[in-house]
Amino acid sequence: MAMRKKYSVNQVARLSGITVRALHYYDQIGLLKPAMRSEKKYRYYDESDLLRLQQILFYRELDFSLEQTRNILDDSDFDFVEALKTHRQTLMQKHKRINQLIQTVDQALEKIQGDQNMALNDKDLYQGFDQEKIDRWNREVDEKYDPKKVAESRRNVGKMSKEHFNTVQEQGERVTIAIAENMDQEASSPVVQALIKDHHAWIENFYVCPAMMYKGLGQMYVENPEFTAFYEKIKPGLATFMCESMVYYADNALKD
Amino acid sequence: MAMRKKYSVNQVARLSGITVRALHYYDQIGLLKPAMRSEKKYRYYDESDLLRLQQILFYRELDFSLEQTRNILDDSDFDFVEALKTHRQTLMQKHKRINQLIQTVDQALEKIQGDQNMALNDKDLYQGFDQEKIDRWNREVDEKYDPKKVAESRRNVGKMSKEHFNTVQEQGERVTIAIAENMDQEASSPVVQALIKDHHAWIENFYVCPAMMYKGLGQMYVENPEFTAFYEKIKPGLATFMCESMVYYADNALKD
DNA sequence: ATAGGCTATGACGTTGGGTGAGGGTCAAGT
DNA sequence: ACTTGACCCTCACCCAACGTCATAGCCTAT
Repeated sequence: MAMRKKYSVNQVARLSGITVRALHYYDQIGLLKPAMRSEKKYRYYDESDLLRLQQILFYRELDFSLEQTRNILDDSDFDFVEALKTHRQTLMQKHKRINQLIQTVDQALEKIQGDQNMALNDKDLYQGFDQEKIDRWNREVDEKYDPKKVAESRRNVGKMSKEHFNTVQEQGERVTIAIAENMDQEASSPVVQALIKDHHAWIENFYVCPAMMYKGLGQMYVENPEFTAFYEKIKPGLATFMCESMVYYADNALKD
Repeated sequence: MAMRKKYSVNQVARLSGITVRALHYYDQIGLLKPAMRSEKKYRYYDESDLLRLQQILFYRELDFSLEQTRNILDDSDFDFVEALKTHRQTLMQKHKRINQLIQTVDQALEKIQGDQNMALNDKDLYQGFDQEKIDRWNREVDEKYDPKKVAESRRNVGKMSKEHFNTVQEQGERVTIAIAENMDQEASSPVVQALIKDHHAWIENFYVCPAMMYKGLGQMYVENPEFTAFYEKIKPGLATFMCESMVYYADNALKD
């Protein structure tokens, strides 16, 4: 009987490109146990181990977890095709999500870099808002907020061109009024949700506002008296209604 | 002097959509420390904390690590635009990689599902290979390898149509010979690397073979006498040359 | 015999929290 | 005043997939 070829950890590591530690770990979790152990506990792998390792590496390459891999390899009844298909779906979702993230980043960059030709001052910026509230807000900001953050947000906001801002402001008013006019509908109705989408887009003129943040904003509409007052003044119940609609919208967006 | 609004952990959690534990954690790592602590160690957040949390959530949404986020928020000199740009690059790389993974999965599915009309038998499959070696290989497989795995790989290989296999076999020969004819070039030269790319594609007709696995295969060409003999017979030094070229190719592919 | 290169196990670190355990606090209702 | 229930605190261990020592044993060559 011929001697089987034996491979030490180091040899297997060099062959496969993974580390010795990884081999130890795979052994430990029962994913790849060496065919043999010397009396001094040295691990020795044979060709069938190498074959299995190739398969492990294949699944690892595809971002399967080690446990999934073990299930696939150890269970002969495991539906390989089905596993690949669901895995494909997961990958597609990730793909989509990353795509969205890139778009969000792009929007952020655009907003920061574009429209720098004509900076705004505070008066322009808050034009149309209740003056007393603005003063109070500014005072609070000056007194309480970290100077760094104030400078930063002022920088960002100050970089919008005046013209852009005016039309933007109009848009916001139109959207808000349209929402108020549709308060008889369900918050989840297509009409309202479409308007909320516009509202979200409008908000993003000021700062980048991913779904999660938008949800938080919606909740602030009812929790924060300043906001509540602003919207209640337009129409009673509008603050609550907007909150509800925004949260619904954000949750849907987050589900993907 | 007016009392500042205070928010308990629970309130902040509900407002922001993250868990209380996460807030504890953010406190612990110094990412978001509450404005105030009661004498009983209760955390109380104020509006500026909420503002910071919104920013944190924004960066989290974009898959920044918490440490990166902290750096961005705490360092006023931090180049925000630059950070976004590099982050965009990272996202693009991930995007690309996931795309590749999806393609690999698709290839695997295609290979498993397609071409089932005409299955091959062993003779067809190994046609053109040295018969003695085949017998030995089969014996070894039968004796030593896990029946599960044997069944699986046989299933996979058996599903290629005969016609497909014939042309595939020709392709493989052409590529191998072309590589042998270019052994005077560097393994890293464009010519050789292009051929290796063909070779990789050819290999993938038999089994899905991501870069890491391809590298392993390349190393097997010099470590495993069966392989070495096969290639040395075509041209002395070819085994080593192919190994070198394949490893170089795989390493480049792995770098992305 | 000694140096070097290999091997083993064990334990702790990483990220971003989850999930309790065990105990203190607060506000409302009775 | 007391109880109840909801809230708060701080440990402290858990996940994946290893990396990184530390400490000690093994093997081989000169």
